[in-house]
Formats: sequence, C-alpha cells, structure tokens
Amino acid sequence: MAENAHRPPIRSCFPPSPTGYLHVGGARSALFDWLAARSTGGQFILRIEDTDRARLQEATVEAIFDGLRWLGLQWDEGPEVGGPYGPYVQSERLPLYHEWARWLIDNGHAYEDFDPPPPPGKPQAHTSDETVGITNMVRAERSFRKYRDWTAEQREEARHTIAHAPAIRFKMPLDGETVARDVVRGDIRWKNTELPVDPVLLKGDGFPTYHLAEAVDDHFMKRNVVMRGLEWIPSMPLHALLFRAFGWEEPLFCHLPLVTGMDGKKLSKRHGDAGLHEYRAQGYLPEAIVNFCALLGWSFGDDIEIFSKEEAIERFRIEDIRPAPSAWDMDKLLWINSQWINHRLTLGDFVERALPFFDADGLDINGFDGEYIASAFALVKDRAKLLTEVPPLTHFFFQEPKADMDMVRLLTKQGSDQPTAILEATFDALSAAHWRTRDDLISAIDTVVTHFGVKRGIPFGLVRIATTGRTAAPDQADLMLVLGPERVIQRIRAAIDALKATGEG
RNA sequence: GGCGCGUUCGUCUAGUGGCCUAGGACGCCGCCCUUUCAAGGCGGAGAUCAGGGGUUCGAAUCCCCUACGCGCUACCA
Repeated sequence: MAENAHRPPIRSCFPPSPTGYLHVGGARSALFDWLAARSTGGQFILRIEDTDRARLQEATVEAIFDGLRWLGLQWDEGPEVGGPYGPYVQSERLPLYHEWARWLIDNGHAYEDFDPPPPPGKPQAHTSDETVGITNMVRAERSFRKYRDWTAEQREEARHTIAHAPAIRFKMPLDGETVARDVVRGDIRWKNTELPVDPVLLKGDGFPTYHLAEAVDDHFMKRNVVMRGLEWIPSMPLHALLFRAFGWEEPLFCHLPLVTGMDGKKLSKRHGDAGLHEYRAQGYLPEAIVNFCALLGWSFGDDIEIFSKEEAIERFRIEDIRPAPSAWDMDKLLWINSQWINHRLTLGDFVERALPFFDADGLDINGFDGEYIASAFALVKDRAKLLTEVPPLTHFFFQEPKADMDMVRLLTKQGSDQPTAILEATFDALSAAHWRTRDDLISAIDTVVTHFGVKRGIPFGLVRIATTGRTAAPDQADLMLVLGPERVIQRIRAAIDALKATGEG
C-alpha cells in the first residue's frame, strides 16, 4: 500500500554471469530485485559479471536480456540502456578493480601472493573426511600466508624473480569475530579463525574475483541491497569485511531461499529448472511465471494467489521474504497459468499470444477473417491451460473434420441406437432454424429431443461429433453460431453420408 | 570433518505469546451447475506446527539441546 512510498529507495542489481541461459532460479532473483526497486521508487540495475573467462559464453548475454524482457523486468540501468555509473559489464571495469586492490595493499588490507597460479578448473573435491578434518589446523600453514608479512624489500625482489603476475589476497582478521546482518535472518556471526584464509581478490590473469568486483561495483553503482541466493551466505562476512576495510557503507544483505525440486533436492532440469525460453515454448505466460516465482518465499497476503507484478509492487517488502526453501511445483504453475489465460487476459491479448502457436502447429489460419478467429478463440479462452493447447482446441474452426471411420465409430458409440435418423432430423431442424441466438439453435435441437424422446445429450453429442470430430468441445450452441449455418449443415450432411456409406445406424 | 542456514497439511503458504480445537491455495476425492469438456459454486480427507526440554497463567510463535535437510569449504560465480 502507501506504506511503501515512505521507504528508502532501493537500488537493486541482478548480476548474471553469462555462462548459460536464464533459468527459473535466476528469474526469481531478478523478479525480487525488480520488485524491491519498483516498490520503493528505486532503480533496478543489470550488471554482467563476466570475470570468469574460462566459463564465459558470449552468446548467452543476449538470451538473458531476452528472458528478462519477456518477463517484463525492464532494467533502469545496465547494458543497452546505460546509466550514470557504467560501464555495467565487469570486464570493462578492470582499471577500477586494480586501483582499489592497490589501495587495499597500500592501506595494509591486502597483499601479493607470489606463488604460481594453481592449474585451471575446479579443484579436487575433498573426499577424505580425515583430510577435511584437519583443514582448520592446516589453514594457518597455507603457503601464501608467509607473504602476508613480507617487507617492501622482499616483495620488490620477488617481483623480479617470478614470471607470472601475483594474485592479490585480502588480509582476513586473525582473531575475534565478524557479525553481518541478513535482512531475512538477522545477525549471523562467525569466528574469524573459521573464515576462509585470505581469499584472492585479484587473480593472476588480472581479473577480479567475485568478491572484489562485487564490493567495488556495488559501492560505485550505489547498490544498497544485495539480494542473492543463499549459497552466498558463507561469503557474507568477507564481503562485509571488504566494505569495512574500504570504509564504505555496507549494503543490506538479503539472501533468498533456495528453490528446490519437489523432492527437496537442488532444482535441476528434471525438476523443471528449464531455461525460460522452454517455458515460453510450452505455452506458459510470462505473467504466470512471474506470479508463481513471486510465491516462492513470499506471499501476497489476504489469501490472494493470482496477481500481477504491478499489483505485487504495492505490497512487496524485502523483510517479508521467508528464510525456508521452497519447491518448484509444476502443478501449481500450470494452475496459475490457466488462471491467467482464463480470467486475467483480455480476449484481444489472448488472440495475439495464441496466434504464434499455430505456426508451430503447422496449421495456417492466415486466410481467415480476424473476427472469426477471435470469436473462435473466445470459446476456448476459459478452458485452455497452456497457449499450446489453443491450436488443437480450435482446429475444427479452421479445418473441416474428416467424416471417416473414426467419426462413424464415435457417432455410433455415442449412446443412441439410431444416430442416422437423429442426425437427419437435427439436420432438418437446424436447416429451418433462424441462427440468430443460442436459443434459436437450442430450441431447434429440442424439437428433435421431443420427437425421439431422448436425452438432450444425444442430439447435441451427435452434432458435436459431426461438426468438430471430437466428443469434447466448447458449448455446442456457441460453437455452431461461430461456425455458421453453411459449415454446420454441410458437416452434418457429410457425417450422415459417412454413416450411410458404412451401413451403420 | 568444520562452519553456516533451514524445518507449519504431499506442495506453496498465513501465523511474530492468548482471536489456532492452526486459516488459505495447488493437487486429490465427492456433490452442484450442465448438451460434452473446461471454468465456476459447495463440501471432504489431509499438519499432535521436525523431536525433546525449558521460560510463561498461556507457545507454532521466546531460549536451549537433538535429529534431519540443504549450502559453503577455488586465483567459479
């Protein structure tokens, strides 16, 4: 509500690494960042974190932009739109990182590591408990620790003897404890002796690690809320310490709960952690994805489940985010998608979005009148759960069903022992009807009901099969009104002929 | 192994000491509406609030312990 107007503006930042497509976990983070900024009148920043040159995939940058745009999460500052604190691509900010790494050395907070760089790639996993168990004893003996206290002369000399550029490491405090605050979890404390040993800030290749780049960029971009996945909690003390060493104001840290599969395990492709583009191709609406993602670790309140991101802006507050992980429930996503299609989308919007799915379906409906298409779509709008269902649901409006053996089988198994006679009577009744309102058609068919003394479902069902080729379709009167008398009469005729040709009924 | 985070119906959640014999939603089941299928309406099953100790007149809500789950433990992010 209006309370949000009084909150300090949040400058949030979604910082993807261009190492893959935008997945639902990333989409959820971006959404929360966007909501935090919009709900407080702040700005949503997009920053490309491409400091890991080995895993970089240039092409994925564009895919990430596409995903965000599809969701409607427009960024206020970042690539393509610019902004006062650019550039917004880390590889273009290298001099800044070097400058501040230097500053840390000069002010006694960092030092050069003259050891040769380790082999590239992920280091060997700790497999033996025994090995891992003694880590804390060994930590004080890490080889690079000796450089921490080297004199200026020693360092000068070393620079001439090594062939590689030294990495720069942060001087972690040797005792005491570090306390940092997480918005959703409160204060978290660590004994400094248990923190990682002097992490690298600037790598031998001249690129910063996430830690340095994050602190420098967040400061100069004036990001004041750091929202990110909970896997970053262990780095929070280091990041807080970095800000304190620089003498910069710390942003608010806000760690988002994990999104898991239904089994509680890490979300994987198997669980639906597909790229956003795959959900798009499956006929999901961006509004539904956003709506569903917002419900992962946050709730709208007042028992309201269906809402737009604009509506969420009114109520979103980062301190209402829950700390517990949540599962990606495809059933609920599908329900939300159907709610949006059935009740939230306007007909015009629905038509516009469903149309492209006909191309994928292989049915060309471009020759049909726009009004005809719209009135056909209107009849399935309240029963489609996915956009991909629209073509099969409306197929018969654009293509006459085949009056073949399959149809004959459906007609004869429909529940009447005289389908041909009933269809012929219906044919006559509909031929004589007015075709102005639903009631014209219903009363026409009701004459058949009376004459044969059958249930309404019999003639309605037979005509449904004759006109659509299916046993399940929209309301038969509505559907016939859209199809028009010519098509309906002609299709019933074809069905009768097919029945007679096979000697049925 | 160490450190950290987490734990309310199968799932998403409401709930911040009494309104809770725990509310809503998805899914499931049944009924109604009805020319089919949906949608919609109504109802049902489903959580001793992870377990155990405290604090309190009173705890899902505060504290401690345990269990389990997850994360981190790189010159990756």
